[in-house]
Amino acid sequence: MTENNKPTNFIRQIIEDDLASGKHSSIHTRFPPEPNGYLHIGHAKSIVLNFGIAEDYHGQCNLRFDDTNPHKEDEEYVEAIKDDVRWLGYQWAGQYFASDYFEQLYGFAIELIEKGKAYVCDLNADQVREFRGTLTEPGKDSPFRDRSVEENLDLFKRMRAGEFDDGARTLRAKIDMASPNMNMRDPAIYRIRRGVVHHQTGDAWCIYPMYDFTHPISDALEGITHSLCTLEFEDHRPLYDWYLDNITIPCHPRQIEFGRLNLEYTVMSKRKLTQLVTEGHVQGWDDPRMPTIAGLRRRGYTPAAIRDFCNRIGVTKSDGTVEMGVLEASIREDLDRCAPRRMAVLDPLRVVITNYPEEQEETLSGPNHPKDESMGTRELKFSRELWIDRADFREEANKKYKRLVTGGEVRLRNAYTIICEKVVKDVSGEIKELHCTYDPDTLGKNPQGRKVRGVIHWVPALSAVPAEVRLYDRLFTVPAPDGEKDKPFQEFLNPESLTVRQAMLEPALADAQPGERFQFEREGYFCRDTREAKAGKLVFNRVVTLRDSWGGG
RNA sequence: UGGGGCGUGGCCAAGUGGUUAAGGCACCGGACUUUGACUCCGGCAUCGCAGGUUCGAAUCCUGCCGCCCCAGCCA
Repeated sequence: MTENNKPTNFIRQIIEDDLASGKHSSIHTRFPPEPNGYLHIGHAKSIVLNFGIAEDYHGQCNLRFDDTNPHKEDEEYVEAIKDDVRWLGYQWAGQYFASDYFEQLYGFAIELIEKGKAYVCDLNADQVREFRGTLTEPGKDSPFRDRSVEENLDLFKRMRAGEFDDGARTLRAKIDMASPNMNMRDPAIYRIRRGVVHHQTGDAWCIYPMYDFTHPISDALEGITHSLCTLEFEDHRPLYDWYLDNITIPCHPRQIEFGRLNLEYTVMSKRKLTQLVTEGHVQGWDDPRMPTIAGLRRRGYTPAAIRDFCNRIGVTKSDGTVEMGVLEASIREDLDRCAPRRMAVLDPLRVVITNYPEEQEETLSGPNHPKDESMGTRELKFSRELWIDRADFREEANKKYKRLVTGGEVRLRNAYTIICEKVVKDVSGEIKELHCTYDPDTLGKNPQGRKVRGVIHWVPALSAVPAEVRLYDRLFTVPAPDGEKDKPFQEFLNPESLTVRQAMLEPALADAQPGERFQFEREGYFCRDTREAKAGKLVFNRVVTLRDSWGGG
């Protein structure tokens, strides 16, 4: 519902104003990830923002890899990122790498040097830090700040030629060592990185431009009109503008910052997500408990639900933390509409219908969707022995309990009503099976004289399909696992984030396709696991439970 | 103690001097129901605090308070 209406937020307002005033006649945005890890739901917010704006205002959105730090990056990630963006449903106008611009970037650096606005500095990292000053004290000028243009040009060319060691020199912008904005205290433009192989440019370069220098120029080169980034770059905007104002380039995009997405009961930083994987707390980047796009995808989330979620949470400059409930509501809404209904018993308890003939089996039918006849029906086999869920039976219970109790009657979903006559236990006292009788006259109609309130789901013992079902709960036990300063976030890992069940499924589920989603009635939405399917295993992941307004008791 | 931001119900978020302060999620009632689902009805805020300007302020001004970001040759 939210998806059909265009969202409104302060960035879209700026864009509409720019369009109305004629400042721009068309809009061009970009999504600029660094290929150093997998995308997560926070990136989805940025993707939906950037691509959504391009779509709604008939503009374009580029995909650009911010690959200026070969140390951390890898081709593996660029492929994964492209996959995720495509899966989310977007098509980029142009695909670029910041490294595509290395030669031009070098040229602009030369221009800055020639204008006396950049210099080669021989201070090492520690010295630079000392000279930078602190938040409350101004910095001091580098002793190399006043080198001649000729010397700077010569040194910079030799940096490129590989004559100096890593860290020996940097090219720096000559701005203001006393600026209250730390980013303006002669920031580095180029650093030396010899011997690393860049995933795109190989060994063509041994000096690499910094993000702050690269980003505005890349944006300008691509004709980006609005450069959207997260709040922590607010302080970088003066520098973004300074670079564009001090080189010869005909385009000056406007940087606009918005608040990052924070989600309760999970972590979002790349470092922490990496730790979850490498420390073995989850089984990989696509573990269904991960907030990564790959994880959500494998879990069974739909692209539409994620897009809807991103639109629901909005875009502002305030930083808040969104409840999981919003994400869950998005996927429930989508899946309620389109997921076929099936029955699956997660904790099987045998039921014998004692008045049902031993050799008989009949074929019933159940609608694939209670409100959408066009989705058709599927066959259900009914016979003497069935499985129901242990949680759907109690020897005794109060009237709030609407399921099966000793001597009580319930409706078997899509079938007959049954009455529990006898509970059979083993020596240890555990319930082994239930003996029930059914009322043959209750198929598709209510029994006369009684009203049966409860409905439970079931599966025929004869033809049930065994399968592994994985139930997921929140990864952490607290809303903000990384909120505690003195405790590592791992301490809040939820030991019960994954529960495995050996379940019995209705036969129709035997040929579920990998990635196919269903509603297991009264249980939740489930998706056949894609990874395990490759090994031929029938495994289902619980995407999300059904909403449950029952107190529990 | 420097600079940059933010502060509307439990969470997110509209609102841009005159509205009964949108909407979503959550929650609480109730209706319906062969999913304790879905759907449907109804309930649920005076806008961080304190002053001021104004006929009138969440929206303007002042002063407080709280939270976030910044001292990588990371992005």
